[in-house]
Amino acid sequence: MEFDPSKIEAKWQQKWEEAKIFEIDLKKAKNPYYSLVMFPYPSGDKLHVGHWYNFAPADSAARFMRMKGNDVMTPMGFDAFGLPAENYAIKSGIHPDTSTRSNVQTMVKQLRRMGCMYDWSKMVNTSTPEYYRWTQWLFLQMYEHKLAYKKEAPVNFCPSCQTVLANEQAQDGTCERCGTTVIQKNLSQWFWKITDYAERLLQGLGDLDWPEKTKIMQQNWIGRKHGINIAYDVEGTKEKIVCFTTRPDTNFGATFVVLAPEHPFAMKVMDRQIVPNTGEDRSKHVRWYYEQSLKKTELERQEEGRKKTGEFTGFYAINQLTGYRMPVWVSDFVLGGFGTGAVVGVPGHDVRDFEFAQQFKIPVIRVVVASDGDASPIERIEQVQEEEGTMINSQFLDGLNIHEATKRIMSYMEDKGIGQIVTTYRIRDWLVSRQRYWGAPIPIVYDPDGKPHPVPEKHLPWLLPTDVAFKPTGKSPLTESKEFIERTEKLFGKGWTPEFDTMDTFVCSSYYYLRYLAEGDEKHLVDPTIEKRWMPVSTYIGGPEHACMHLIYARFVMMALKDFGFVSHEEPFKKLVHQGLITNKGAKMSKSKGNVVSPDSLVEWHGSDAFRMYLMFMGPFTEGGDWSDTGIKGIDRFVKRIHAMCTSNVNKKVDQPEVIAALHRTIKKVTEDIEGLRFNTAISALMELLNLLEQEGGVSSETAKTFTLLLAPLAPHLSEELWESLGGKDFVIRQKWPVFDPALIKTSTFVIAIQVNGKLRGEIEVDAGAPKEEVLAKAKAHPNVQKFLASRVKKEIYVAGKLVSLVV
RNA sequence: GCCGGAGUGGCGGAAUUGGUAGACGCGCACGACUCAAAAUCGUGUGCCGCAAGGCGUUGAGGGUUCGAUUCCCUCCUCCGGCACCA
Repeated sequence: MEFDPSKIEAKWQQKWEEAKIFEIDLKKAKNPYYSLVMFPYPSGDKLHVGHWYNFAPADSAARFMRMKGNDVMTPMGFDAFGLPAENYAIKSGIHPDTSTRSNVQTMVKQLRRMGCMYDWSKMVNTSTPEYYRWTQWLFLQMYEHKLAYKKEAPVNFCPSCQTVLANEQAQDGTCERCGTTVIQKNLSQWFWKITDYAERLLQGLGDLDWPEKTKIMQQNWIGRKHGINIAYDVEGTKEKIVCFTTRPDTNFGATFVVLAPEHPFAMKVMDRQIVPNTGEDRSKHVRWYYEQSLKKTELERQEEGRKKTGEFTGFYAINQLTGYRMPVWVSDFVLGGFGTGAVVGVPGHDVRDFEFAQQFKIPVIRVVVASDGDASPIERIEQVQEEEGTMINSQFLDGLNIHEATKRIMSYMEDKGIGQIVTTYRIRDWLVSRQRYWGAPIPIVYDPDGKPHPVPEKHLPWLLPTDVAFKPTGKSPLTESKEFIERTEKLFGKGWTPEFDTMDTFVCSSYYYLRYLAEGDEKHLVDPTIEKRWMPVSTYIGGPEHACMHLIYARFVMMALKDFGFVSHEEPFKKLVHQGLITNKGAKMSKSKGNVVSPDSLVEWHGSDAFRMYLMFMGPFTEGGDWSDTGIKGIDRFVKRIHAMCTSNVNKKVDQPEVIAALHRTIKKVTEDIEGLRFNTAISALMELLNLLEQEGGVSSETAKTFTLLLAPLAPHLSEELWESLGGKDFVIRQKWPVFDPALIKTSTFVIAIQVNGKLRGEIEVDAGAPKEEVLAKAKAHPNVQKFLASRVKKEIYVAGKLVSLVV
């Protein structure tokens, strides 16, 4: 019988659609299983093989879960706001909405050809008003619950393009498009208080079935640190400078204090609000340094490397422990946003502090002796002692190791009221403002005094205006819209203005998994009873590049929504899996590199089933690899051989016991492998079984049917076709997954390997129940083994059913 | 620099509560079919050997063990993430 995948695939895709077998009734489902893949960006490049590499195995796993008796929901949608569409609009003049909608259409068409179980009735597109009204609603909720606030923050700005750049567009400190050096500009922007959730985000990781690597990355991103804020008096003033440190044990060796250039104390100095009563007035120097640091580009910062710059403020802070007069400096190696923005310098025991001290000739004191006993003065950078050691020159801490000393000094400082034990986090609040057109408008308006007010919910969706050109002007594109301003004045009054910024696209993707469950509900974000049953997502599959952005934001939003009372779960994704990355000639596929491999012609040529299986057979799903189609022939042959076996070679009434045993071993192996997402070995197990059937010269209808069931998640179209031709009822995807019989797997004899001194010297076949003595005797009798048993056998080891090891 | 992960034939890869390394597939070689080629099928494919058999072997070196791809130590290379975070 002639085999034509493209005909078969079109036929079954149509049948599935007509029977609506992938549309899930969320309310009626008995065993909800929510299988989710990270939704794609509807790029003009269309789907590439990387998408298939991600989606096809995810679909196979979902089909498997369905056959195991679950009500599986696998939605698909589009993360449609974002820069590429806007940049394309700037170039072509085509409105992003137009290009996005057409890209979505193309991609849906491509996706349909894959033959996945997507429930298209639940599709979302984040750039449509029906969707982004909920993005805006989320903003209002955050605002209402005081988790949204506005403050000045620097953005990347390209002076030549007159535009704000995302961090990714300003890599290496130059503009992606024109190569101009990017500068920092302060703008007033909206933030969401993810820092309020830092501890919960950290604690929640414990119970998640996520890759360890990803959990560690989130842990580091959140970056919890226990330390102490020490308040130092500034000599001759009433001021105190508070420094955060995790190493108060070394404080007897503190010889200076450094402030971030924008630290409030530095501001007071440059504004001459405080002036040292002795010595030189340094306010001009401090101001100059502050201005320089603002102007400094990312590029200059990187070129500077670790070389330290700074200015002395003219003030001294007093180290209470030693009475040491610590000069107070400003330097941009101290970050304003971490800890207190002020650092106490202990040059003997911190490399950065040492570099600074050396640069500005500040004394170095050793207070920790290294474990090798080295107590010499610290003069070179290699001698800086950050590791384990014993305290010296530290009065009551002397002799203690650094950990005990840390505890002791912390409680000492707290008792004396000079320090406060604190926990800080490295994670920053989420900057959600974007000075961009193609995003959801922030639903805020300003009264004539510039005070922000939320746009009332009844006005959502707060529509993105369309009367905007896309030429960069240095301002948010929405400022050009007459309609936007008129709309605001009409609704709120004369002199009122809208917020012109749009929201980060990560906001759109922070809750889309809930919106799939809403089925277009215009009244609620999601029906609470459905949310309760379907969340959290059973398996979430997507790239590891989202470990610290999307996957933290989504967790934060879910937690916040729970606190607001809209959802019942704390965590959105119970199980997370990262697919590997498919590269081409070693590089990530991208249009700019010109190495994008399109799946279309491959599907045309080999069929979706073969192409999917090839991608899965390439290697472990989580590892990815470099693209090459050299091996796809093997899968083509496999597919044809399956078809031949299950159509023209169904010629046996019953199969031999060895065939039955092999079949049941294969059921076991394929079941376990698909459960563990090890598709490559599941396919090779089916290949082995097929090889055996071919050796037998044919197969019974019973076994052929079981084979078809095992194939169903991996090659959905072919298996439907074979199921039908074998006389199976209904769709194969609606059948029960086969169960193996352990009794049938057992064999009556074992092949035992014989090792002498660890080297393989022979093999014997023994009965399954043979006692140890009998096996050993038989092993020693093996002629080739005898040759090596010249001297006495010192030790005999028998691993039941596996091997005999003899030591002479 | 710090935190992860990986290194196995010509290639993709398989095997780890320590137990016959190289499953499965690609490629290659030879053979069958063919006027021929493609496709298909068969045989072989770490090295030596006609064979029996022997030897070698999982990035490098060392250790534990009857036995190590698997566990421990030192080092090298590649990939991913973070990076002046106090």
